[in-house]
Amino acid sequence: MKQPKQNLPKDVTGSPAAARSAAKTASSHSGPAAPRRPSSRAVRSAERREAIIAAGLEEFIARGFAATRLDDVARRAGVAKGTIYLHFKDKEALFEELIRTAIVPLVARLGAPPALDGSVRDMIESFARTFIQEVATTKRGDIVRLIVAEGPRFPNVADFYYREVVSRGLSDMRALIELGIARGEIAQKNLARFPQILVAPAIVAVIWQSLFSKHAPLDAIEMFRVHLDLIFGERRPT
Amino acid sequence: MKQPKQNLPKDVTGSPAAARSAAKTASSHSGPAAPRRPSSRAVRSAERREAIIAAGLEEFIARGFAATRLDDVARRAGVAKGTIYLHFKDKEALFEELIRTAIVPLVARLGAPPALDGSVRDMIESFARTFIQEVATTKRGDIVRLIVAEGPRFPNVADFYYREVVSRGLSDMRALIELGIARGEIAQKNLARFPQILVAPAIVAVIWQSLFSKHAPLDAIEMFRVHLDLIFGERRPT
Amino acid sequence: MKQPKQNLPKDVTGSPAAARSAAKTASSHSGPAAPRRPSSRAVRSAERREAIIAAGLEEFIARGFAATRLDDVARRAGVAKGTIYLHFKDKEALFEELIRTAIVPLVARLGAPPALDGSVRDMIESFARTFIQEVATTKRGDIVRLIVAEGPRFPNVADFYYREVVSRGLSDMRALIELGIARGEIAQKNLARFPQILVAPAIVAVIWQSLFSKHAPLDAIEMFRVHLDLIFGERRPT
Amino acid sequence: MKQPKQNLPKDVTGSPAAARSAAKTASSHSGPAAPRRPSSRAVRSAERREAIIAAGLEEFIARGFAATRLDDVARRAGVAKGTIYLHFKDKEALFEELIRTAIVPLVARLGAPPALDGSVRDMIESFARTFIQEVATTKRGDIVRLIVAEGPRFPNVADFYYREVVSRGLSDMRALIELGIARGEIAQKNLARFPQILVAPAIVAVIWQSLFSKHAPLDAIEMFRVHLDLIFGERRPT
DNA sequence: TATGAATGAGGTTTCATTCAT
DNA sequence: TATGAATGAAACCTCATTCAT
Repeated sequence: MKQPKQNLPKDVTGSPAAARSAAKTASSHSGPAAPRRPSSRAVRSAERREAIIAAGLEEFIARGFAATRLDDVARRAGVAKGTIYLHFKDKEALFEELIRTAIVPLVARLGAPPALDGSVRDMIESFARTFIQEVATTKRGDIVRLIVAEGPRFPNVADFYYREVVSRGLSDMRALIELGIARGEIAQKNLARFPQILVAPAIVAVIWQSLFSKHAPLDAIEMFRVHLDLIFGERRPT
Repeated sequence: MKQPKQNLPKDVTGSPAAARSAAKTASSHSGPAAPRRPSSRAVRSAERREAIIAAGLEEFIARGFAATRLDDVARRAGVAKGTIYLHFKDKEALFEELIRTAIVPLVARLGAPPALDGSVRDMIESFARTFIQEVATTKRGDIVRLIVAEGPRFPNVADFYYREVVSRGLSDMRALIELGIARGEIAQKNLARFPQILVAPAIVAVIWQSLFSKHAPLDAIEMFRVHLDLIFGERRPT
Repeated sequence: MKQPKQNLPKDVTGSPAAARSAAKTASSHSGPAAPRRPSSRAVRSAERREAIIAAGLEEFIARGFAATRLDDVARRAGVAKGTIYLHFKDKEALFEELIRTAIVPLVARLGAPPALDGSVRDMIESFARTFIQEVATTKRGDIVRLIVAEGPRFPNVADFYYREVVSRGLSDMRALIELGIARGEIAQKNLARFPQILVAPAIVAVIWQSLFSKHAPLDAIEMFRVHLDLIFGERRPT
Repeated sequence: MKQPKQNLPKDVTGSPAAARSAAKTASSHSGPAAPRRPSSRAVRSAERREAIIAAGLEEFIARGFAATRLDDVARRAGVAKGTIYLHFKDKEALFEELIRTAIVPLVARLGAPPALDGSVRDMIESFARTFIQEVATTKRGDIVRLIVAEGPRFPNVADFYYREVVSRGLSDMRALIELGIARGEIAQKNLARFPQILVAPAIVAVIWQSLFSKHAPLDAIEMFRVHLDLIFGERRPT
């Protein structure tokens, strides 16, 4: 008993995913009207799994894959080291599943189709504001950096990220751009060929926050607004 | 001589050191009357240092800081493990000096002021073409990814990169943008506040090549041209 | 050129032995009336050898055999590392020769037969005073500690020390004791069987200075005088 | 072949740990129905710790701090290398704790107040006999030599030894001497100022056994008796 | 299922020794 | 003879993984 335990898995995703997941697992065998009981084994197990994932995410973000010690992950998750191996084959499997789990909220944000009643610019701007506030500014942006950092060593991760986030996000962006073109909001027709241009400042903002915010703070939202001015034309003050 | 040497230092830095080193190794068994190496000890030592840097860069790019084994660096450089410690205090010092050395060519590109006789767009486009061809497409782009990946763990590296590359590059970009505004080429005055927007697609291109080019190739130069169309207005076919 | 050299071999023995030795070597081939000339090779070589021995003694005393780095010895001696191997087969040979050389002054002190005109007590007291002042209080006492420390690992050293110092010294002591008994100064006839008793406080003083003088200073000479009072009877104030 | 290995774990601490440990190892392949070790994990862990301490003591005594390999300690203790680090932060911590542990029996001897019914001389002689038999003659005496050897490099060790053994022991000696003076057994009043004189022959005996017993055996007990004759006056044959 | 002590392969670093200059 | 860069064996220490409890 040399090391006091830390039970502060500081939820990274901020989403209620963990809670939901645990609840789901629990309800899967307890019946619809199960009264609240001292959490069953399955519930406890799922909770631990979530705690390990949350702790692992923190550690992997802070140190990268190779430099992260499962010892630290276990301590942060409040479980024994061996317990990790009950849930994940090895460190690599933990890492890959981690990323998958962490990406879910990102996808959720991207996946939610914006209200179609406003202008395309409004839609994109609202989307971007959400993204920047929830990702670029948050620690969650570090997940992106983590993927950039470890992607080449974990093809699975890069593939998954491309499939679930990048290609989807770009499709959505392309659709929005084409809508903007069709509506006459966007003049540059070629933009639809490179939706990356649309999101590039958001990516740059994420990286900037991780590396350079202490050298020079960056108002990501304002930057993005200027970027949109380039695409949609300057906003006229209402 | 237990370990067969690998002489594939796939030159990253662009310096002729690796080439010389390789030549040396080659000549040592090429002819019956192999002339005694005339190079002085100091020269040999400097060559070794260069070889270690080149080898280290390869390995760090391929595996990241923590997962790189100095054993591999030594083998790739064709030196004994202990030799690394004659030139660098420890793994960390090697890494940091490595980055510094590797950044020099990048700085050289940025530092060369473009000819001022053409249009601002031409200047930027020529600059971007050079950058993309020399960085984004090359393995040198991986240096950028390496910095993104390890920066948070190596404040020195991030600081150095910010000082030598980022802040400089942004200043130059800002100056060009202001020139463009003054000449009436650029309409969006706010762009000068966020030169990051100008380079964002180039950054994205670098990352894309590292992670997703196998999923979907990206014509970075064409993308950048479209981006410039947003800023300068669409090119009129001549 | 990372490490500036230190040319401060801080003579440990304090004796002019080194100088004498060098001079001897020089004179051995230069003739009786040789005019002062830029020191010959042989002289320079002998000087270096002495410098290595002096530096080695310092380092071995400070760190013990295993923890001493020849690099440090070379630096302190102001020679290159390889030079050590021109004079000594290896680290072990350096150590053993070192001890031999360092013991010479000790032997010299012991060997000088005291004037036989005073009382035995006076002879011993004068001898002890010299020993304590020159050895116990000086850094030279650490040589004794060094031998105690490394002796079991270096039988040669222990043997040599026993032969040259211990057995000789004890013989001399025994002779003095027997003289004291014969003259009626010493009552305890059995003391001649254990001359170690006579020197024991001096040994303890040496060790005390090395280990505990900072905790509690010890007046070794006064202690020895009290010890002699036990053997010779209390001194009558003249 | 520089370092001959010793496979003779001659128990130094006197604790039964080593014995048990050996028994365990033996039983693990001795019979077909080897009974499952009932000892709890905590017990097993403590046993291992003891085994490491015992093994470390042997090795440190035999080779000194710097030359001792933890690999050998582990092998001698019958544990894996990593196990050492579960119990001790590093080699230095092992060494320091080792000494502390090893000193306990010494302190125990010193701490036991002698029966006050006999003469002071009897008390001291009985004490010295115990000390010499249990320490000087035993390998435990090497602990003293180890402390003398490494003390200057391990101030903690020297401090601890001074505090727990030396200053205590000297106080006790001084008290006994003063008692002897009060009772008229000891004539030399100044002896109380230097209790070191009383124990000096015992110290010398310890060192002698380590270094020179093979050159000339020393009857430490008889020597001490002669020493006491000096202090208390010659014994009258009963 | 959960634990955490134990393992040992593998990594970083040191340093005695060599040898081309 | 002197040098000091280079070597590589060997030491310390870490940590992913296992397994008895």
